[in-house]
This record gives sequence, C-alpha cells and structure tokens, in this order.
Amino acid sequence: MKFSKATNYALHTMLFLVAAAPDKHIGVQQLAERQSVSPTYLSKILTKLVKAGMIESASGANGGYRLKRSWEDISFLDIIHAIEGTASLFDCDFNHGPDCLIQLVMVEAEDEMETYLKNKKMSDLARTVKLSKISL
Amino acid sequence: MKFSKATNYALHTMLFLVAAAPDKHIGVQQLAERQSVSPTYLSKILTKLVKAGMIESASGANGGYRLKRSWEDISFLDIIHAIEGTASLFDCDFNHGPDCLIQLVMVEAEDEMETYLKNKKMSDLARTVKLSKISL
DNA sequence: GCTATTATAGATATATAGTATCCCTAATGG
DNA sequence: CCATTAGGGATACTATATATCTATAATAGC
Repeated sequence: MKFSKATNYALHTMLFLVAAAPDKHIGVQQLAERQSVSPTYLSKILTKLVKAGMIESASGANGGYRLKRSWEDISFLDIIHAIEGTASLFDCDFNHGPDCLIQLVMVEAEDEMETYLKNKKMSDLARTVKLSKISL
Repeated sequence: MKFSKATNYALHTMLFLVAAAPDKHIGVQQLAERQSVSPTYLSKILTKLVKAGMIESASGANGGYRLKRSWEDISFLDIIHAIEGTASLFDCDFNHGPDCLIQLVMVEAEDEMETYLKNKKMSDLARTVKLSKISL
C-alpha cells in the first residue's frame, strides 16, 4: 500500500501555488519542469484538482493554473481525495453479517489519519515555507 | 491506495485463531475454506506471520498453525506490518533539501493511524466476538 | 521404516493499477 | 489568424497483487 506519485505531484504543485503564486496563472510547462515530469501527465493530475474546485485553469496565451479564491482552507485531505478518490482503504469482501469487526477497526484507523490530514491546511505550510526559506 | 486482500486474510485468520482456537493446531486447508481462498496462497501469507513470530507451524499429520504463547499482545499493526511491510506510505523522491515539509506531514498522518492500530489488540476483539456471537 | 498428512518454496500465470507519453482538439490572448 | 496553453483519448510500459500448480521437506502414527 502506497500513496501514488500523482498525489505527491499534486501536493507539491499546490504548495508551490499557495506559497509562491497565489494569484498568478502558472503554465503546466513550468510546473512540470520543477518536478521533472511530463507536462501532459501533470496536466491530467491538475485537471482533477480543477474538477474538485481547488484551482482554475485558463487556456490560451498567458494561461495556466491558478488557485481559486477559497484556497486558504484547502487541506491535505482535500488534495489526496481529489487524486486518490474517497473510497475506504480497506474492504472486507466476505459476507459474514452486516458489520465486520475488522472492517470497523480499519475504518476507524483510517479516520484517525484523515482527521489529521483534514486539519493540515496548505496555507499553514506555506507560512512555514516563507519563514524558513525552505526550497519546494 | 488500498490495503491488500492478503492483509484481510491475515487479519481474519488471526482473529479466528485468537477467538476460536488459541491453543490448537489448525490446518491451512480448513482456514482457507472459511475464506474461499486457495490453501497454497493462504499458506504463503501465514508463513509471513510465522516469520514475524506471531504464530508457529507444525508439519505432518495433525499439524497446522497455532498462536504463539505471547499472542495476547498482538495488535492490528503487527499483522499489517508483517504482510505489507513497514515502509512509509509516502515517499517524496524529489531532492529539495533534507526535510520535505509535505513528507513530514504525511509521515505524521500515518503515525496517527499506526498509533490507533498499535493499540487495537486481537484479544480485545476476540472478547467482543465471544460476547456478541458475531460470526467471523 | 513406510505412508499419509501437512507446511514451504519455486515457478508461473493473470489481473489490476500506476506511470507516462504522444497526438489531436478546444479555447483564448494578442 | 496564429501562437500558446489546457483537456481528452489512445496507447504502452511497469510494478504489484492475486492466485494456482507442482515439487519438496518435515512429521505423526502405524
């Protein structure tokens, strides 16, 4: 079980936008170069973020991707869900009654992680980046 | 990102052993039938639990798998780690300095889940099973 | 010791998901 | 109208998970 690389690309792109360009359009070309990934691939990933309402895109010259107005509240969980989907990490396929005890525990465990990720906002992280001049 | 079916097989097998047969040898044949999976496949999974020191195996007639003496303390996390490995769920491969802020957050999130799973013991669950007569 | 039983290991096959690229189309600013 | 940029479809490659079959090793019971 692993988080996908796509999620990593999405998280880094979002952090870059929030920390360095919260209002400018940035082309996928430039974003892709920073992460050494092909523009078309990154584009597919970012399109998911667009559909999830976190960023918006503009075609044509000087186009690119830009944060939406409501970016202050975007959490890690929002981004992860947009890329990986919202399905539970654990499925007990057996049909042994309506509630599988193991399933219940696993879902609760996942909830613990998700609660943490829901409370971590990109904007919090961006503040840290600016203070410490950490490179993205 | 998903937990593997193998983890599900392992968890159910362990719960069955703890709840129903904490001291008897149970053949993989019988365990596999309960979960509608091939004996050789389940055997490979259970061998991992043997190597992790949670159960022991005996060849020959009346052989099979049995819990080790120390089974009272076995947690969900122990089993998951034995099957899925202990590697972090998230790797930031970029080389932008020693500490990637995103990586740090993701590892902490995983820790939240793992802490929960470490505190959930199979024996706790077995007690619930017996009280409520839930079918495994 | 012989035989039936049972776990273990190796080889192999199949399915699924992740990663990635190429190419074509659509939209838009200048 | 043209250069630029996002979006979508088709496709290929890889890695991992899932699963089975066969052969080998160990052991209990006779």
